Amino acid sequence: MTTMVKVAKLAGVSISTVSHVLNGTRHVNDETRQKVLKAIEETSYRQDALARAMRRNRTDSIGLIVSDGGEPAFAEMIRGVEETAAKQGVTLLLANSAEDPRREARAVQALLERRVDGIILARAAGSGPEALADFAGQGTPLVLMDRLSEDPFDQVGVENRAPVKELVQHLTGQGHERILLVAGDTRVATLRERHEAFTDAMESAGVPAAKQLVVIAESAKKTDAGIRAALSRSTPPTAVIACSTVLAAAALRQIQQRGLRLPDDLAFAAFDGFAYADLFEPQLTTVRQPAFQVGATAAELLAKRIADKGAEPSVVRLAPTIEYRASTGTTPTA
Amino acid sequence: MTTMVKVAKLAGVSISTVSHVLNGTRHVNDETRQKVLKAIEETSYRQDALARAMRRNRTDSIGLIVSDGGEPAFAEMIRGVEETAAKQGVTLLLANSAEDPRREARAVQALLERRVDGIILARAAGSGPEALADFAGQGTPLVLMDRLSEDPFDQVGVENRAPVKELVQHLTGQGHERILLVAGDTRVATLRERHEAFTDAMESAGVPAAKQLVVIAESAKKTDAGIRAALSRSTPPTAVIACSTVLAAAALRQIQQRGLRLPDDLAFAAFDGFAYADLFEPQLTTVRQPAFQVGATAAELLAKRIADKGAEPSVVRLAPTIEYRASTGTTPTA
DNA sequence: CTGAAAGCGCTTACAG
DNA sequence: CTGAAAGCGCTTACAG
Repeated sequence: MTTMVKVAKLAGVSISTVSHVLNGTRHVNDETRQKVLKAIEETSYRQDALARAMRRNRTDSIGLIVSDGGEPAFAEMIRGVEETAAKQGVTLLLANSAEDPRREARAVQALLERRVDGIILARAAGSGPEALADFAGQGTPLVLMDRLSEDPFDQVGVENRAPVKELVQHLTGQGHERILLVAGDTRVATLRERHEAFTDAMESAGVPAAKQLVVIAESAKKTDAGIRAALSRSTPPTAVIACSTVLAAAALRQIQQRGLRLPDDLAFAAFDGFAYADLFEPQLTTVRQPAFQVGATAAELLAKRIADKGAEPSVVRLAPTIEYRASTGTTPTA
Repeated sequence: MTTMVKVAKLAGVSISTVSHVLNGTRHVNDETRQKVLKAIEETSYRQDALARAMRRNRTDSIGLIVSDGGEPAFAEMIRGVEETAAKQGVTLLLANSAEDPRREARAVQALLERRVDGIILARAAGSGPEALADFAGQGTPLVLMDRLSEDPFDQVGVENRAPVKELVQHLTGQGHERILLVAGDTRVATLRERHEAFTDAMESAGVPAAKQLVVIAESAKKTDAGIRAALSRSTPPTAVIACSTVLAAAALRQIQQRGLRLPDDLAFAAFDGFAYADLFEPQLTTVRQPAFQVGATAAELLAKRIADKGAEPSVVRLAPTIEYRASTGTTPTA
């Protein structure tokens, strides 16, 4: 490999000068600069980012840990982070915890060892407060993405309460009283928030908590069982709200198995939705997240934090849009 | 930050010994080791992967450049690479070229500067031979993923010719003669192979190249125009094969706009398909790629190559499976 | 305007 | 079984 020493020799200058030409860190005579650039060209020299990072105490790289790279919403967030990081000239190190707190912890350690300038974390479902311990005080900058918490870190996610409230009002406005919420694993902040908002909104609509229909479960199997039980009640739900793509898929499978039709037998709405869903039947009412934007914002917050570690943490909530389609009956005129 | 010097002082040993305890690179008295481990614990020492990489001339990291992180198939490949790399104790650096050769070239340089141990590359559509120049000879190991070439590198992708042949035979066997192939940008190796196989298979079925219906286009706009033109012929196609998810979506939109119904007005089959498509109508006949496995295999090939730079390059083709559904009429009994 | 030199935090022959 | 020291390829005060 060519190093700065070789370039310096060929150009007849010191390695200091080569370094300063490379980085533009101090003035260099135009003649000298040309010699250096020529030598760089001839030796096809490439800077060693490792050595540079070690001296500068900065790697120009960031880490991203997602909880479920298989979810389309997370795939979009990854794209948002990658694109923004690339624009910043920052390299992205990617890890997937697959909802396993132990894998998450290992990923954090690996990224910290690699001395990334900061980390963006979408926490795994069972991830406890100890996962954030390495970031408290003046440690490595951290941005929480999608799954937010009360901790004093920069955070970016979506508004979860407002869309649930709107959906509930829309459905109760159509006369639905028995609405099933498929909430899934409420250890996940997004799902917890949606569940809480549901409880409140139903209460406001005159359905006390004790009479509300909710499926909360930490595994796919238990979710399926819960949905099955709810659908086979003697007074079954007339509407379903599923709180994620995976939960919507689970609910739709059960609904199809029972031979129920949307929206005649059952109204249906889902968070996140399905890619290219506009091409297929049934057309589902969907709460669409600005997932790419969430990722992009996370990268921007992290860059700001890296530049100024003293600033107050900021929490950004982006607004999803509700796309009303045939699965909840007629489109509201509002 | 705690360094080895601090640990060594606290344990009353040399930094050599600390290093050897950490890496298990030579025998250390049990008593001495315990002292070192205790000091590591007390100082909450964390190894600096940068300094380590610089001395060892190895970063234990690999780079992955995908051409379109938005495609579900690539999202799956990313997961396959990530999971396999994590098992190997290797960190993944991710870049997305978004089908732009210039972004691809920049990503290659950035990864090389970071001295990754190897790179996995799914080339952008317009990426020329110069993109591979840095990897010829005994340069950084390279594995080509999904989009293969004739160059002497390790490669992993899917079998493209056999499924096209099978689909064509299936359709011609049902009496279809005017089959439209939506091939897209045939600068992309996978799409080129599918197109070539189509030409051959149709020829074998008695349709000479001059009479075959094919849409080849480098942009979404031209693709749309081509599909529209094909569907509005006086003798329109009776069947469509779309060579990717994006192309299938483009074709389906045109088909819906014209009010055509599957499979009565038109038989339809697509490569890659749509996530959760089993839940929706119409049910599409799909060539399903083992995308996760492609990614996992790429990471394995790269690890082998890093371990043995002298070995002959190997080319792996994984077999897709064709899932026949209602969009091509009755399921064949074969 | 430029150069000589210290030092980032490790690994690894070399020596005992 | 362990330590002293060189050196990986850079950046950056310091000096002139």
